[in-house]
Amino acid sequence: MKRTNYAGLIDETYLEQTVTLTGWVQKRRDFGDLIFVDLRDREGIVQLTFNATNAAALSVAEKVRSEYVLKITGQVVKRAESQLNTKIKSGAIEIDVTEAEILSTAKTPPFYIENDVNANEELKLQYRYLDLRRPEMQRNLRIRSKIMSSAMHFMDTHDFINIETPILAKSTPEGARDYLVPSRVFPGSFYALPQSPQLFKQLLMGAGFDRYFQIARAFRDEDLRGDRQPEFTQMDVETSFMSADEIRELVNEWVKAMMNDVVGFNLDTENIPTLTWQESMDRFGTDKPDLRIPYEIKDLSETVKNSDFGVFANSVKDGGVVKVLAVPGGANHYSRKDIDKLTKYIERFGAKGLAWMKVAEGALTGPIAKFFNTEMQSELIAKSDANDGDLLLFGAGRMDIVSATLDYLRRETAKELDLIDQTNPWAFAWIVDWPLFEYSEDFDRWIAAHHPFTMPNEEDLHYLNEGEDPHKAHAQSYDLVLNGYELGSGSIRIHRMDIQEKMLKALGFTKEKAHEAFGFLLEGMEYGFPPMGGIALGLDRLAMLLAGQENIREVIAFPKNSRATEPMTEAPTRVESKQLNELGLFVPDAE
RNA sequence: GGUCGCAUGGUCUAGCUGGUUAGGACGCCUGCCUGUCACGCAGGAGAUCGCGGGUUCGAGCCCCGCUGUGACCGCCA
Repeated sequence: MKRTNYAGLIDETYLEQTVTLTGWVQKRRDFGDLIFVDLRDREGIVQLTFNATNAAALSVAEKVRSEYVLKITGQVVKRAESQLNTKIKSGAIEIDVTEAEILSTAKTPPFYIENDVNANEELKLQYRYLDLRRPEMQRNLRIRSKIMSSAMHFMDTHDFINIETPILAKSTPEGARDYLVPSRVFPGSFYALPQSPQLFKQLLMGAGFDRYFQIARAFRDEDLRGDRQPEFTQMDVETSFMSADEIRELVNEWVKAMMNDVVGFNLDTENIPTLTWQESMDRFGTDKPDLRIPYEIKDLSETVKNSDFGVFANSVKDGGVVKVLAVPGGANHYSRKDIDKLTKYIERFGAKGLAWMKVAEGALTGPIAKFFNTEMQSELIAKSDANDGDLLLFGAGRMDIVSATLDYLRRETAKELDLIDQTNPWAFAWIVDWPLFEYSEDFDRWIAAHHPFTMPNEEDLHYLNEGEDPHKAHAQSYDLVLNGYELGSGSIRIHRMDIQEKMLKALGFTKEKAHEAFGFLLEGMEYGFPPMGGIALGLDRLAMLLAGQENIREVIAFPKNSRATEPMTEAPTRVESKQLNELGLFVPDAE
């Protein structure tokens, strides 16, 4: 039964050998008494030839159709000079088949198994097992596998201990919406699937394991995006007795090893930039900047606050900002109509409009240029870091809207004008010194920007006191960003009870509420917790980027669609009322 | 929760300003073919135009609702 080789790996080194191969029929080309079959397995494709010399095999080949599973035995023979196929690894040889057996027949697949398949996403997900036959998907999942084994190896050789944490866990306030699992034993009570192993890994530090690692599944019941699935995988790390700098240094080494193992890239960790959160927001309008894009946002509030252009002057007067993005060479590329399109798009961020000007011969042109005198134009061009031929795109008004708008425009124009710096394919960055709190309009109170166990900067501790402005507190937290994607997020944790209590108080927890929610952690903290910190890197996103994909679905074997359902199994489904009854659940319109 | 887009043989799609025998490509089936690899040639089958309602003499096309789906905003400590 056994095959002797992978079909896709056969090449000239196997000449004259007799091999037995198994695989799927990619394509049959029938010439009557000569039939070619392309046989595909996970390693690639090899061409089989059947002819009248082996009549039995030929008659098998006549019956063969796409996606049939075959087992063949034959001899590896050299192709004639005129018959070489340079497109496949095995193109210099072919297999002269002497024996053939159909192991499995197949219905005609709903879409063609090839890389540039353009069937719609729903169909591909419904027949995921066929979609996964595509070489590209095989490659994607193997890249993912390599990332995991590289991480495991690195952590193992750096004395990390791999520890699993519960999937059936406790619902905790703050953060994303939980996926809940009803308890049969305690009707009306629920487990929650973990949004991350955060609390468990801190307890493991409390237990003295010192270095913890886990490739952990995490669950968040929020709406999906191209880079977000309801269940995703974190490469989760926690350490004791290490500073934020030391942890970042460790992660640098880890990522360097991973880039080398997976894509053979030698990452220069010395030159990974570290930006404060504030700096990143100022220069790029986002906390996850794509540093491959060689132009930045500039603040012009001071320059234009006394200009005759009311929109700008009033924005500054009303406490907002005026910022600009000088798009290199954008003047000729963007027509009035193109800019209208951008304007329409940015309305979703809350932008009221998009002011623009073009730079020509050291001066500004465009409908609003007349509002700025010669002197102001020169200052404006200089401060924008603009050159002749650039397109200036302005954001004016509320800081957050301006940031979101110009961040989008920076990424969009760079893509459109092909201005992404290809000489720096893997632009990592550390974003540090995050705000400790952010204001939630939803809850009408301050919430933890990272999570409630994040250690504030020592000098900011007093902001937690009553009567002070918590907005001013910054945290010992750090995000790792790659090419504009948040790869991972971590922090030094609070290990002292007094600070933790202050923190929870600042978040509006009463003592009772805090103990109800995190009592196990708070109590643990009273038994001698070490200083600790860690990080979690998103495996799915990293795999997506290293595989050159634009959607996280491409690196997950069985992903959910954008409505969090799975077209193949049709999960989630209704369940029988017997099951509901056992759980003490009542669903109004259950069958 | 919201905004925008999409839905036509198995697949991808064309279908203008409402009147078409709903067109094409790939795939599929039958036959022929010994050097193809996007094989070729000849023939053939295959569509309640997502669902429901409306306007109209007449709807794939216009209107309303629904469903499915994609992207984005909100959301994602």
